[in-house]
Amino acid sequence: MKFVPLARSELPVDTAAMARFLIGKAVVRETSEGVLSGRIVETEAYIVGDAAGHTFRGMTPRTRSLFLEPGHAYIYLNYGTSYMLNVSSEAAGIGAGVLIRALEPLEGVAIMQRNRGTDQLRDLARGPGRLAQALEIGPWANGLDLCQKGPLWLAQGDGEPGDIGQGVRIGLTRDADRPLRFYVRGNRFVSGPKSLNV
DNA sequence: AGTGCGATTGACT
DNA sequence: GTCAATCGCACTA
Repeated sequence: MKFVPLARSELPVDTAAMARFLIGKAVVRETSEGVLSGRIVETEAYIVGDAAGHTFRGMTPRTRSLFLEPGHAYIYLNYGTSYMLNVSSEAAGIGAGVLIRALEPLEGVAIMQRNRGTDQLRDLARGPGRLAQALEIGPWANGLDLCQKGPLWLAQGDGEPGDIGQGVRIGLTRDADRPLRFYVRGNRFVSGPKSLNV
Protein backbone atom coordinates (compact mmCIF):
# COMPACT_ATOMS: atom_id res chain seq x y z
CA MET A 1 0.00 0.00 0.00
CA LYS A 2 1.29 3.41 -0.90
CA PHE A 3 1.09 6.00 1.85
CA VAL A 4 1.82 9.73 1.77
CA PRO A 5 2.83 11.41 5.04
CA LEU A 6 0.64 14.12 6.50
CA ALA A 7 2.22 17.56 6.13
CA ARG A 8 2.41 19.58 9.32
CA SER A 9 1.07 22.59 7.43
CA GLU A 10 -2.21 20.81 6.69
CA LEU A 11 -2.95 19.97 10.34
CA PRO A 12 -5.78 22.05 11.85
CA VAL A 13 -4.58 24.34 14.63
CA ASP A 14 -7.55 23.67 16.89
CA THR A 15 -7.40 20.44 18.91
CA ALA A 16 -11.02 19.39 18.39
CA ALA A 17 -10.67 20.10 14.66
CA MET A 18 -7.51 18.01 14.64
CA ALA A 19 -9.33 15.10 16.29
CA ARG A 20 -11.98 15.20 13.59
CA PHE A 21 -9.37 15.69 10.86
CA LEU A 22 -7.48 12.54 11.88
CA ILE A 23 -10.51 10.31 11.34
CA GLY A 24 -9.95 8.38 8.12
CA LYS A 25 -6.20 9.04 8.10
CA ALA A 26 -3.71 6.21 8.54
CA VAL A 27 -1.15 5.19 11.15
CA VAL A 28 1.92 3.53 9.66
CA ARG A 29 4.32 1.48 11.77
CA GLU A 30 7.52 0.26 10.14
CA THR A 31 9.18 -2.64 11.92
CA SER A 32 12.07 -4.88 10.98
CA GLU A 33 9.52 -7.59 10.29
CA GLY A 34 7.36 -5.50 7.98
CA VAL A 35 4.87 -2.67 7.79
CA LEU A 36 1.85 -2.48 10.09
CA SER A 37 -0.86 0.02 9.26
CA GLY A 38 -4.41 0.93 10.09
CA ARG A 39 -7.10 3.44 9.36
CA ILE A 40 -8.03 5.77 12.22
CA VAL A 41 -11.69 5.27 13.11
CA GLU A 42 -11.88 6.84 16.59
CA THR A 43 -10.19 9.80 18.33
CA GLU A 44 -10.62 12.01 21.38
CA ALA A 45 -9.55 15.63 21.81
CA TYR A 46 -7.91 16.84 25.04
CA ILE A 47 -8.18 20.56 24.60
CA VAL A 48 -6.61 23.53 26.38
CA GLY A 49 -8.15 24.10 29.80
CA ASP A 50 -9.53 20.56 29.94
CA ALA A 51 -9.60 19.18 33.50
CA ALA A 52 -9.35 15.68 32.02
CA GLY A 53 -6.22 16.57 30.08
CA HIS A 54 -2.71 15.82 31.28
CA THR A 55 -1.59 19.41 30.77
CA PHE A 56 -4.29 20.94 32.95
CA ARG A 57 -1.76 21.91 35.63
CA GLY A 58 1.00 22.91 33.24
CA MET A 59 3.99 21.11 31.82
CA THR A 60 5.57 18.24 33.71
CA PRO A 61 8.42 15.91 32.69
CA ARG A 62 5.90 13.37 31.44
CA THR A 63 3.83 15.73 29.32
CA ARG A 64 6.55 17.77 27.67
CA SER A 65 5.92 16.23 24.23
CA LEU A 66 2.35 17.54 24.27
CA PHE A 67 3.88 21.02 24.08
CA LEU A 68 5.78 20.32 20.86
CA GLU A 69 4.62 21.49 17.45
CA PRO A 70 1.50 19.74 16.14
CA GLY A 71 2.03 16.19 14.91
CA HIS A 72 4.38 14.80 17.54
CA ALA A 73 3.75 11.62 19.51
CA TYR A 74 2.89 11.64 23.21
CA ILE A 75 3.02 8.16 24.73
CA TYR A 76 2.12 7.31 28.30
CA LEU A 77 1.29 4.28 30.39
CA ASN A 78 -2.19 4.19 31.84
CA TYR A 79 -3.42 1.95 34.67
CA GLY A 80 0.06 0.43 34.70
CA THR A 81 -1.00 -1.82 31.86
CA SER A 82 -1.72 0.03 28.62
CA TYR A 83 0.23 2.46 26.49
CA MET A 84 -1.66 5.27 24.76
CA LEU A 85 -0.81 6.99 21.49
CA ASN A 86 -1.56 10.71 21.27
CA VAL A 87 -0.79 13.35 18.67
CA SER A 88 0.25 16.77 19.93
CA SER A 89 -1.88 19.67 18.72
CA GLU A 90 -1.95 23.47 19.03
CA ALA A 91 1.08 25.70 18.52
CA ALA A 92 4.45 24.89 20.06
CA GLY A 93 4.42 25.78 23.74
CA ILE A 94 0.72 25.02 24.17
CA GLY A 95 -0.09 21.65 25.70
CA ALA A 96 -2.94 19.75 24.06
CA GLY A 97 -3.39 16.60 22.06
CA VAL A 98 -5.54 13.99 20.40
CA LEU A 99 -5.81 10.39 21.63
CA ILE A 100 -5.96 7.77 18.88
CA ARG A 101 -8.46 5.25 20.24
CA ALA A 102 -9.02 2.73 17.48
CA LEU A 103 -7.79 1.55 14.10
CA GLU A 104 -9.19 -0.56 11.34
CA PRO A 105 -6.25 -2.87 10.51
CA LEU A 106 -4.94 -2.58 6.97
CA GLU A 107 -1.48 -4.12 6.64
CA GLY A 108 0.53 -6.51 8.80
CA VAL A 109 -2.51 -8.25 10.27
CA ALA A 110 -0.59 -11.46 10.95
CA ILE A 111 2.01 -9.59 13.04
CA MET A 112 -0.70 -7.70 14.89
CA GLN A 113 -2.43 -10.99 15.66
CA ARG A 114 0.79 -12.33 17.11
CA ASN A 115 1.38 -9.14 19.13
CA ARG A 116 -2.13 -9.24 20.52
CA GLY A 117 -2.34 -12.97 21.06
CA THR A 118 -5.62 -13.28 19.20
CA ASP A 119 -6.85 -13.98 15.70
CA GLN A 120 -9.91 -11.79 16.10
CA LEU A 121 -9.56 -8.97 13.59
CA ARG A 122 -11.96 -6.80 15.55
CA ASP A 123 -9.92 -7.07 18.76
CA LEU A 124 -6.55 -6.08 17.27
CA ALA A 125 -6.76 -2.29 17.59
CA ARG A 126 -10.22 -1.55 19.04
CA GLY A 127 -9.22 0.54 22.08
CA PRO A 128 -6.13 2.68 22.74
CA GLY A 129 -4.22 0.07 24.73
CA ARG A 130 -4.87 -2.68 22.23
CA LEU A 131 -3.86 -0.39 19.38
CA ALA A 132 -0.48 0.33 20.99
CA GLN A 133 0.13 -3.34 21.71
CA ALA A 134 -0.78 -4.37 18.16
CA LEU A 135 1.60 -1.82 16.63
CA GLU A 136 4.40 -2.33 19.18
CA ILE A 137 4.17 1.27 20.34
CA GLY A 138 5.87 2.11 23.62
CA PRO A 139 7.85 4.83 25.40
CA TRP A 140 10.47 4.73 22.66
CA ALA A 141 8.03 6.62 20.42
CA ASN A 142 7.43 9.50 22.82
CA GLY A 143 8.28 12.83 21.18
CA LEU A 144 8.61 11.32 17.70
CA ASP A 145 7.71 13.51 14.70
CA LEU A 146 4.73 11.77 13.10
CA CYS A 147 4.78 13.99 10.01
CA GLN A 148 7.92 12.32 8.76
CA LYS A 149 8.48 8.77 7.54
CA GLY A 150 10.17 6.61 10.14
CA PRO A 151 9.28 3.84 12.58
CA LEU A 152 5.91 5.49 13.26
CA TRP A 153 4.11 8.12 11.20
CA LEU A 154 0.76 9.46 10.02
CA ALA A 155 -0.44 9.22 6.43
CA GLN A 156 -3.23 10.42 4.17
CA GLY A 157 -6.24 8.16 4.09
CA ASP A 158 -7.55 6.75 0.86
CA GLY A 159 -10.98 8.11 0.13
CA GLU A 160 -13.59 9.74 2.32
CA PRO A 161 -13.60 9.05 6.05
CA GLY A 162 -17.31 8.25 6.02
CA ASP A 163 -20.02 9.56 8.33
CA ILE A 164 -18.36 10.99 11.44
CA GLY A 165 -20.18 10.83 14.77
CA GLN A 166 -19.39 12.99 17.80
CA GLY A 167 -20.05 12.34 21.47
CA VAL A 168 -18.70 12.29 25.01
CA ARG A 169 -15.31 10.82 25.76
CA ILE A 170 -14.87 7.40 27.32
CA GLY A 171 -13.65 6.52 30.80
CA LEU A 172 -13.30 10.00 32.30
CA THR A 173 -14.17 11.20 35.78
CA ARG A 174 -13.48 14.89 35.23
CA ASP A 175 -14.83 17.06 32.41
CA ALA A 176 -16.72 13.99 31.28
CA ASP A 177 -19.53 15.77 29.47
CA ARG A 178 -17.65 17.52 26.70
CA PRO A 179 -18.48 16.08 23.26
CA LEU A 180 -14.87 15.66 22.15
CA ARG A 181 -14.89 12.09 20.90
CA PHE A 182 -15.07 11.43 17.15
CA TYR A 183 -15.72 8.13 15.41
CA VAL A 184 -16.78 6.60 12.11
CA ARG A 185 -20.49 5.79 12.34
CA GLY A 186 -21.29 2.14 11.87
CA ASN A 187 -17.66 1.02 11.83
CA ARG A 188 -17.14 -2.19 13.76
CA PHE A 189 -13.59 -1.29 14.80
CA VAL A 190 -14.75 1.62 16.98
CA SER A 191 -14.42 0.99 20.74
CA GLY A 192 -16.88 1.84 23.49
CA PRO A 193 -20.42 0.72 24.31
CA LYS A 194 -22.91 0.47 21.48
CA SER A 195 -25.04 3.16 23.11
CA LEU A 196 -22.33 5.76 22.47
CA ASN A 197 -21.75 4.82 18.86
CA VAL A 198 -24.96 5.99 17.27
C1' DA B 1 9.59 9.80 51.25
C1' DG B 2 4.90 8.20 51.08
C1' DT B 3 0.51 7.71 48.79
C1' DG B 4 -3.63 7.57 45.74
C1' DC B 5 -5.13 7.17 41.32
C1' DG B 6 -5.99 6.75 36.20
C1' DA B 7 -7.73 8.82 28.64
C1' DT B 8 -7.90 0.18 30.14
C1' DT B 9 -8.09 -4.52 29.55
C1' DG B 10 -9.16 -9.29 30.16
C1' DA B 11 -10.91 -12.83 33.02
C1' DC B 12 -14.68 -14.40 35.37
C1' DT B 13 -19.98 -14.90 37.34
C1' DG C 1 -22.74 -7.68 34.00
C1' DT C 2 -18.65 -7.09 37.77
C1' DC C 3 -13.85 -6.61 39.20
C1' DA C 4 -8.82 -6.99 40.02
C1' DA C 5 -4.22 -6.20 37.95
C1' DT C 6 -0.42 -2.96 37.80
C1' DC C 7 2.99 1.16 37.93
C1' DG C 8 4.66 5.78 36.80
C1' DC C 9 3.66 10.05 38.16
C1' DA C 10 1.91 14.15 40.49
C1' DC C 11 0.70 15.74 44.78
C1' DT C 12 1.25 16.18 49.83
C1' DA C 13 4.43 16.60 53.86
